[in-house]
Amino acid sequence: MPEKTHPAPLRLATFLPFRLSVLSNAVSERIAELYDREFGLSVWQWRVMAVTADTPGISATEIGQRTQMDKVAVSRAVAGLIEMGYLERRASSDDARRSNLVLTTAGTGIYELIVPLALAEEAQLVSALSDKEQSELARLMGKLAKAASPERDLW
Amino acid sequence: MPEKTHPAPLRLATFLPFRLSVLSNAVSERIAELYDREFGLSVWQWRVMAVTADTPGISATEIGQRTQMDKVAVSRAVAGLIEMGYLERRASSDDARRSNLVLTTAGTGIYELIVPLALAEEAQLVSALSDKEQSELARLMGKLAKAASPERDLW
DNA sequence: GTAATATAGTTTCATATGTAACTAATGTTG
DNA sequence: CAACATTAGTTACATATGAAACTATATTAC
Repeated sequence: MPEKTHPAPLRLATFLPFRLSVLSNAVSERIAELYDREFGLSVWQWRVMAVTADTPGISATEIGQRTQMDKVAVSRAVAGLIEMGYLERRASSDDARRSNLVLTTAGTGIYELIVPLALAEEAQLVSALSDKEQSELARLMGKLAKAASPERDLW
Repeated sequence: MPEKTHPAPLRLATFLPFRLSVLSNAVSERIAELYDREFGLSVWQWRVMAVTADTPGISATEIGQRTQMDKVAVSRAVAGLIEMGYLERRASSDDARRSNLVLTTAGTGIYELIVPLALAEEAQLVSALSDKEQSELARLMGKLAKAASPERDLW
């Protein structure tokens, strides 16, 4: 009588999608503390601020591409930031559908307050790894991202 | 006149929490195709099935610990799986609050159908990395997880 | 120039999710 | 064993999210 064949086992704890998800959440949680608890910003608002600070006059569509957010999420984050007085919508001269987004003075102010804190938090986190390990991790993540999503350019 | 000091710049594309989040989503999306589109399972239902298959008779609380889900999410996933006929609740002899959860025959059946597909998808993904790179990635993720969340043991 | 098509962004609606309150059972303290 | 505290799990409510429909403008085809 033949042995019963065993299906390949799957342990959640070693399953890459699970591990990535848990790690991502753990890391995000720590940083979110900063902008959420301290400044009342959601992850999406924070992302929108970051790319707008980097590229003043950016459009909502471009924000979506740069942050991997869909247009509804961008629209809502932008609306929230405007209501908070951190973001300003400027009419685009050449295309009336598009608006050019810029941080207000207040927005720039709190953004510049958050950035060093966020970077410090990140630095503290990755300080568990050597410099070589840090760049290796970044490299491997890049390779994996490309494999997971070859079509769109994630970073 | 002194130079204006520049705040440290923050590029979202190189900011670890962002990169992890995007990567995690891209990877999860591919695997979710399998259990969601093909079998109508949510990520949480899939996780619950995985640990229940691994540890028959597990309690909802234990499931939460092993999957990093909170008790409400577990409760809902379990309710859904029971309704679909994939999971069964058995009374615990020693503690009437607790229930012992097991996959039904149907549940085991579709679980065993999904596992090889999920593992194959994972294998294809990580095939972009050499064996050495794969274990290195796992190791670095482990270190980072510990740094991000020293209190609870993520894996 | 006008009809058809596409794009930028918003709104609506249905569903998912998190927090807090709740129920029921168990454990603890006196 | 009676009061109190804890634990397992569910329910209710308020908010977040995603998909599809919609508005307004711009582009293309004729």
